[in-house]
Amino acid sequence: MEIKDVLKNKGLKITKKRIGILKVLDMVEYPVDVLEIKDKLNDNDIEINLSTVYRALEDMAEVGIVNRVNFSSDTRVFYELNRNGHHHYLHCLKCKALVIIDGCPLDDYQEDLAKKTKYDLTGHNLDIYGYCPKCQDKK
Amino acid sequence: MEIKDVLKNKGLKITKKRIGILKVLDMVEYPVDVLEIKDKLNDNDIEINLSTVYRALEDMAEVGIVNRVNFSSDTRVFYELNRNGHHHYLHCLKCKALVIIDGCPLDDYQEDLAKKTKYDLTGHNLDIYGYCPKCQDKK
DNA sequence: TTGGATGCAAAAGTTTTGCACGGTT
DNA sequence: AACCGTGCAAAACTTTTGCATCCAA
Repeated sequence: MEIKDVLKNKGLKITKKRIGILKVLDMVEYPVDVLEIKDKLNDNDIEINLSTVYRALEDMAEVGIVNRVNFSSDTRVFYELNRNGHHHYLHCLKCKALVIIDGCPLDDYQEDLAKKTKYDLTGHNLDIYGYCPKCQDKK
Repeated sequence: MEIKDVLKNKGLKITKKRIGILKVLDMVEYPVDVLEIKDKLNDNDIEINLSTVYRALEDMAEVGIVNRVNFSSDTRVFYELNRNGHHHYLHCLKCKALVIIDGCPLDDYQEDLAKKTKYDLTGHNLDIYGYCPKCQDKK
């Protein structure tokens, strides 16, 4: 099974909770926060403690299985699966809708930057915000 | 005086605390969090409550005097002056050093995106991270 | 004078931690 | 068996809020 291999390959123990978390992340197509993960697992009769969610995600972020995602209008940390071909989101400040942006405008840029600066650049977080067509009037 | 005009132009009252906050933001050349602003003001014998710092920055962000800045490795919100010609930061996950990146790789991109998506895009937050030359060994 | 700004204290929201116990390898 | 993962409870940290008072316009 694939999910188990993801964990094994990174040297993390295979547990029901971690598999559950990864399944949730695989199902949803937007970044989720710890509480939403806990709730979704609870809905499927998997009890899990918030600390466990935090720790599991932190561990998985460490080894690159998941990415932390920030939105400048929200103080929480969100997580998403680190799929190949990463992407970013457009988000509406009013209705909070998220739209995936196809392709990343920064891939080449980041590589150039790494060469120029001698940094080992491991990733980036981009958050583009504004008002969606429906919300432009009622700002 | 310039700082006062910035507030006046945006319809915000001119107060000692707000001027103090703006002076701090003008002095430092990196994004700061509320606590650092409070401490810096205290160092200059200006007493200010944390709530006031939060509220002032929120108000000033609202009208575009300052920008909120997020770093994916930190849960706090940082603020910087909204100077013309905005920029982004490269930050080291190990030593936390920040380096300003000249120019923004997203200006044109954001404009295109706005046209394509019919969104009214008001801004973006970009955070590029990795390891600086000095920290690459001791990851 | 009037409405917005501030201080204070309390609460809410988010994340981290220590320790005992349980489950994977 | 050894070590890592998990639950629980508590604490730490960050941000927000209500209300009384103060201050700029």
